Amino acid sequence: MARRKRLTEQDWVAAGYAALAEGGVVAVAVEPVASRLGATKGSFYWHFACRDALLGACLAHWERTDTDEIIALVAAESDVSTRLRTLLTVALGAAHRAGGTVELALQPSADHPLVAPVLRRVTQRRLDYLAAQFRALGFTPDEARQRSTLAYTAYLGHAQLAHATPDLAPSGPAYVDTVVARLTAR
Amino acid sequence: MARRKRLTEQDWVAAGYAALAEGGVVAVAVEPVASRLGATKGSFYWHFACRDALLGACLAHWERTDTDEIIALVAAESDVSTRLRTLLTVALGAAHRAGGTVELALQPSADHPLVAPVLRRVTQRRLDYLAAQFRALGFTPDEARQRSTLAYTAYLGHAQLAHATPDLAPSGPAYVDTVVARLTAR
DNA sequence: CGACCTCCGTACGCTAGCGTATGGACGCCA
DNA sequence: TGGCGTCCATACGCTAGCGTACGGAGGTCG
Repeated sequence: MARRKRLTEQDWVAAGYAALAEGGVVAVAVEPVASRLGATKGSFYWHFACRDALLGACLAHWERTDTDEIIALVAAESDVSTRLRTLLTVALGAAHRAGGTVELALQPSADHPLVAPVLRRVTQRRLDYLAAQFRALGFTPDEARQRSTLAYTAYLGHAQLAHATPDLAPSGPAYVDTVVARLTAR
Repeated sequence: MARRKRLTEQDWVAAGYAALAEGGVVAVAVEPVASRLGATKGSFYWHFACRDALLGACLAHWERTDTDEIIALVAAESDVSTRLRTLLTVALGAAHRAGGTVELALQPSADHPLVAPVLRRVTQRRLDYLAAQFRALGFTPDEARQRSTLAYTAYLGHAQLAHATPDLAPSGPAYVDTVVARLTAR
């Protein structure tokens, strides 16, 4: 960790994001993140006004990478069925990614003034996108909304299981098959 | 909060449990909980050796009330189908209860030495009980395990939604019907 | 009534983290 | 080479929380 390079704002966001994934909002603390980079507070307060500025940047980074990019990735697929399957494969296999962990790390701070709006936008966006897939499969809007909610809660719960008790969490294409089958059956 | 009564260990556990549900493991702090009771640290350290002792007692309380008692409640029902429906109704309607919130509050501290074993026991116990229900419905052990996992992740995810973005979370018997239908369909 | 035991408040030292002030190292450019 | 702007380390005060020491209040029982 004996860095001698000059640090950029990006470096701080990356380190803060890692801390966020590991220890939640409370872990996005100036001095711990600084030592993670082999730097001190002196460097931090040159790049950021305060601790909340870093937290906000980390949340923005999460919102960008963990929703927009995933949707963009999946949207490249033309067929609806395989699009849904790809989405679930990525989502249910994302346990080891940082994103799924951040989701959980934000929970105890869901009412935090910086966290709440981000969490709401992300959830809304994902649910809308999922519902659109189910409508494209021929389900009524109501039915699509119910099934997409079930799909999303299954994703959230799986991330939670995979993080808290990895050995009890399902994995592999077999489980994805089950979930897809349950969600798309008439 | 101007209490003048003598406090018992139970009082401290109850207050600590409330703090745990609201702010997670980090909120189970001696002085904040003390002021919640209108008392001071002097009282606390009479009843408990250290902060971790309170945290452990709160976790034990959660494990007892939020798994054993629920299972006992549901097990009174003789019919398998209605037992499963009752279970899901309680679970999916439990957003406002403290228990579902504690579940989430433990996530960022899932690797905490006091939290991890409790979390594992609770998860294992619930999954086992769920799987037994699906087997009783006539599913093969493998199928039962897959469906119970889906059921449990749906519960976890729903609790997460209900806590973080309540307006986006489904509620009411209609959603329970959907979930039961998806889970029990052949 | 007095001795004792239970329970609790106050005061203290210690650590971690926030934010500020200040000086210095380093690169760039004339 | 000297000057200047950029980036960072050090030192400081402040607050919150942990754990300890000690004294005192209030019941209880002989």
